[in-house]
Amino acid sequence: MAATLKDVATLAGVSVKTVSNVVNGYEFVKPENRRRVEEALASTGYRPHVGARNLRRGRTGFIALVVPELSIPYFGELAGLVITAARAQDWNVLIEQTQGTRAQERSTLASLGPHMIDGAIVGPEALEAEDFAELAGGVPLVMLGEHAIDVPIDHIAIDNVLAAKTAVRHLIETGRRRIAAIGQNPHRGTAALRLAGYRAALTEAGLPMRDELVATAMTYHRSDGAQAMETLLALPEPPDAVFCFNDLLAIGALRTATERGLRVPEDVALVGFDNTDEGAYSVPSLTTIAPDKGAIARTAVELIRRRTGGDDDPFPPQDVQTPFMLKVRESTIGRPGV
Amino acid sequence: MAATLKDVATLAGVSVKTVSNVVNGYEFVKPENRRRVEEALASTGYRPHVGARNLRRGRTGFIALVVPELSIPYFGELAGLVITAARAQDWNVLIEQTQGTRAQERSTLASLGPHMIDGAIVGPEALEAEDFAELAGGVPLVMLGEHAIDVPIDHIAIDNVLAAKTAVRHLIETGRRRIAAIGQNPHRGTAALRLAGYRAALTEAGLPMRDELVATAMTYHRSDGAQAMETLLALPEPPDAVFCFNDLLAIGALRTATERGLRVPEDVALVGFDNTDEGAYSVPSLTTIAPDKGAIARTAVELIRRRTGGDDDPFPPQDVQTPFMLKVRESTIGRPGV
DNA sequence: CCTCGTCGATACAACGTTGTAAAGAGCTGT
DNA sequence: ACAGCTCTTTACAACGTTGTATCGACGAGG
Repeated sequence: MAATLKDVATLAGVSVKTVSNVVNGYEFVKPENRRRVEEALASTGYRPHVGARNLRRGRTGFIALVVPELSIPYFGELAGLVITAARAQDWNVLIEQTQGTRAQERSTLASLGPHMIDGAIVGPEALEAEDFAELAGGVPLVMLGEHAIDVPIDHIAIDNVLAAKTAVRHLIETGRRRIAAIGQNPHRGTAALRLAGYRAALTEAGLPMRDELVATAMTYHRSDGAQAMETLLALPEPPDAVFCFNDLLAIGALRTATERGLRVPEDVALVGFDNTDEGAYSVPSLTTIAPDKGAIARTAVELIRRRTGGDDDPFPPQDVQTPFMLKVRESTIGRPGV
Repeated sequence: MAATLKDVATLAGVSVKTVSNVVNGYEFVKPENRRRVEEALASTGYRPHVGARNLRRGRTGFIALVVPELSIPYFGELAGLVITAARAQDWNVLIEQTQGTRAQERSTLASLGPHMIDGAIVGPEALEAEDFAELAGGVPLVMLGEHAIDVPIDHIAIDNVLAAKTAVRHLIETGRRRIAAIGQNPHRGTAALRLAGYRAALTEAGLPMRDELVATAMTYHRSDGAQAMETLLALPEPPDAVFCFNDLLAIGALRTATERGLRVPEDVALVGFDNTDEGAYSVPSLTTIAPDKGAIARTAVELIRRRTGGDDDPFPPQDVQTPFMLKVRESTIGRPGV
């Protein structure tokens, strides 16, 4: 059905290799032959067999992107950017979903060998240091999200502590004094860092830290945020602001606050984390920490390219910090002029 | 680095083919040899090279999912479900983004040959009938979303006309009389169908159709919805309800309505389409048409399996209608008890 | 004892591609 | 005329896997 080099060669009356040479832009081909080959290519509609090419070249042509779920907006947006960045390096992206469980993260990494992929970009939720040692035999890994665990692997992340601190500082600057946090979770590396930033900001401002104001979230879905907010609002002295560890938690918290008849930000201010499109259009729109997702995606792909390139000398594990900014929106300062 | 059949064979002291036979569960292998091979497999950590296997078998092991953008929640959610459904059939999913332009949809389909994929699931936005004829040479295609264009290809969709009619009927039943629509677009097949349903519901109720109440949207992003809503609200007699052709448009419209100081649903009611998670948590939550996305994903993968199976006789193009329901939420009936 | 059938293992070729080596053609400079 | 270039083309092998054909051993049946 599909034309191969051989078909084209027969049609053009040259050898298979000459056709291959034309296809790959080799310089020294007689104009006459080049013309005939190009004609034959066009008339057969030849497309290279990527699999065969990669087999010969010793690469797979794929990188994996391991995320909890694509239906989570942050990962949906990130996946789109990774695919675009990978395309520029002639890579296709294999997306694997783990539901954020350690078991599935482990089994996914174990099933991806060098036969399948040239490298993997992992947004882990629950992996432990020991998992990395034994898994993903020899394939370059890039880990997204700064983690407390110490493992000699490339990391890409924003400065989570500083980002969280920036968010909470903003709440303090707008006059909040009883600031809660949603998202604490002993199994998530980033949660610890964001909590540390939250605490640092409070300390810096001389505000007391109250354990009852730190709400746990098992997963980071909207429903977890809604539930955590219920708990916080049931306190004898409910908070006047909440720093949520991601936008979805904040959306859930916003929902609960509204249902309880509270005005945001007048009665309670909210800050999210991730700058998803959803938060930009919510009512009220969500103040949030905005990581440069494009930079994260491009850097991750670029790191894998350098590690697989071979031309580069091996280099030590990188710890790349990508920029972020605080996007101030209505959920903390209200609608200007209203 | 990675072990091949050859390595395992050397280690076990048998031929390459015998190892292959063990790996593939061939029956007639002496227990003694089977044991040795299995030991060698374990000690080398052998993983089959999927690319080489598929090259030999004449399948690629991939199906493509062609969508506008993964950052659009509907497609992010759908992609997650397709990946899960495909995994059950030993397929990996290649996600291609087209930005919803006809040019990119064309070039994507053209670049995907039988060399790359065993089949493709296409959620087209702007393709014309003629495009399909010439493109995607010989690969089974499944089209998502009912289209006006008539082409002998498997379709999977809900009954768009009926769904739209159901949504608008609901608005009429809740007392709305001046009902607008957002999402008209001459280049989108589904837009025509949803518009038809909108008109049918109005006619059925004896309500007049006014052209100025039908707002166009070039793409289906939140910003398009916001903009279209501005236009509608600027009318001398603004609408008391708006049927949006997808949830994102509705989210944008909701945003604009709120900014203009209008209450939803008291001053203007909104209905969306797609039942994205985002709409379930917006404030107010969004009444919407909820297609069964899981059924769509599973049916699509199953159709490709049947077309590639070969055991099945060739069968005529299918037109599968998947179920949908109207999810009534606050954007049309308000919060109960408030 | 010979034939036949079953079981078990192997060599070989092929999937489509490209790197390597080598060979042939045409030229230059001595 | 011949060595030594450059340009152009090709045959061959190899990437890792599996289908086909084949071959040998063994036991059963005549």
